[in-house]
Amino acid sequence: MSKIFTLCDKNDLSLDNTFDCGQCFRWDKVSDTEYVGIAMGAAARVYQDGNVMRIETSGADEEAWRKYFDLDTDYNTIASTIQTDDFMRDAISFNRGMRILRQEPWEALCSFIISQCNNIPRIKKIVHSLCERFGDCVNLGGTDFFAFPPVDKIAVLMPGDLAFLRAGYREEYILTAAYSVNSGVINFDELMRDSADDARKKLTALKGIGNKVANCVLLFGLGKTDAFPVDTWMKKTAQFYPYAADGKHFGKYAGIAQQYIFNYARKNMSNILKSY
DNA sequence: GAACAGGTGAAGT
DNA sequence: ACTTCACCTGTT
Repeated sequence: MSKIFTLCDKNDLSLDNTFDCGQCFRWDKVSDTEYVGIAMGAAARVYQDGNVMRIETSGADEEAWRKYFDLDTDYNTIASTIQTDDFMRDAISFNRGMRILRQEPWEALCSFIISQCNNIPRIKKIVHSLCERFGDCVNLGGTDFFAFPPVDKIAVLMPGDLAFLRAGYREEYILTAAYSVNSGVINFDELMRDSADDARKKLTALKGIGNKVANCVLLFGLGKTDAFPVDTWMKKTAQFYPYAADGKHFGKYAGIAQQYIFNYARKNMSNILKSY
C-alpha cells in the first residue's frame, strides 16, 4: 500500500520551479497542484494540499524523500548569499520555491549524457524508453511507473543493443559510462568525498563526458552545490550578464545560482533581453 | 532542405 | 589556447 507524508509548507516547494526547471526528466505535471514521477525506485504523487505539500509514495521512507527534496537546506539563506545584484534578485524571485533534487548519481550521469545537444521532450522520451525496457515496474494508484535501471542491467549490453532508443552517438557514451561505473573505475561514494575539481577530473576521463555533463552530475547527482554547469543558455545570458559564465563569482552555492539563472533565461529570455 | 537542440572530441590554426 | 567541424536523431 502507498503511504502519505507531509513534506513542507507550500512556500518551500514550488512544483513547477523544481520539476520543470531542467534538472530532472522523470516527473510529469498532472495539474497546477500535482506532479507524478519516480525516484529511488519509488513512484510518487507530489501535490499541494491547502497550505502544505504532501507526497503519496509506493515506497521509500519519509527520510529518503526529505533528502531527495533537500528539505533540510534553507534556500532563503542561500538566496541571500547569491543575490549579488539586480539580475540575481530577479532570477531568485522568478524561481521562488525551486529546490535542487538529490538525484541518484548513476541516473544523473546517464540522463545528462542523453541531454547533450538535445531538447527536453526528446531527453525525457529517451530516458523513459530506457526505463521502460530495463527498469522495474512500480504501480501507484493504478498507474505503472518504471524505475531508472540499475547500472548492472546496462553494463551487460553490447554496442547496438540501445539502438531502439534512437539516441544516436550518445549510445556509445552511455555504455562507456555503464561499464566504468559497474566495474568500479568510477566510484560514486569516492566522488562524493572528493572535491568538485577532483570528481570532475575523474568523470571527464570518460569518453563523451565533458565539463558541462560532469558539472551536472556533480550538482544534481552528487550534491556538490559549487559545481557550475555552463550550457548554451548560460552562454547566451553571459553576453549581457557575464557572471552567468563565471563559476567562481557565486562561491559555494554557485550551482544553485546557475539553476536560478538557467531557468530564468530559458523560460523568460525575451523579457530579460528587454530589461537588461 | 536548412537550422537548431541543456555537448564532446579530434584536428586544425 | 582558441576555432571549426562531424557526430545521430527529431522537430520546426
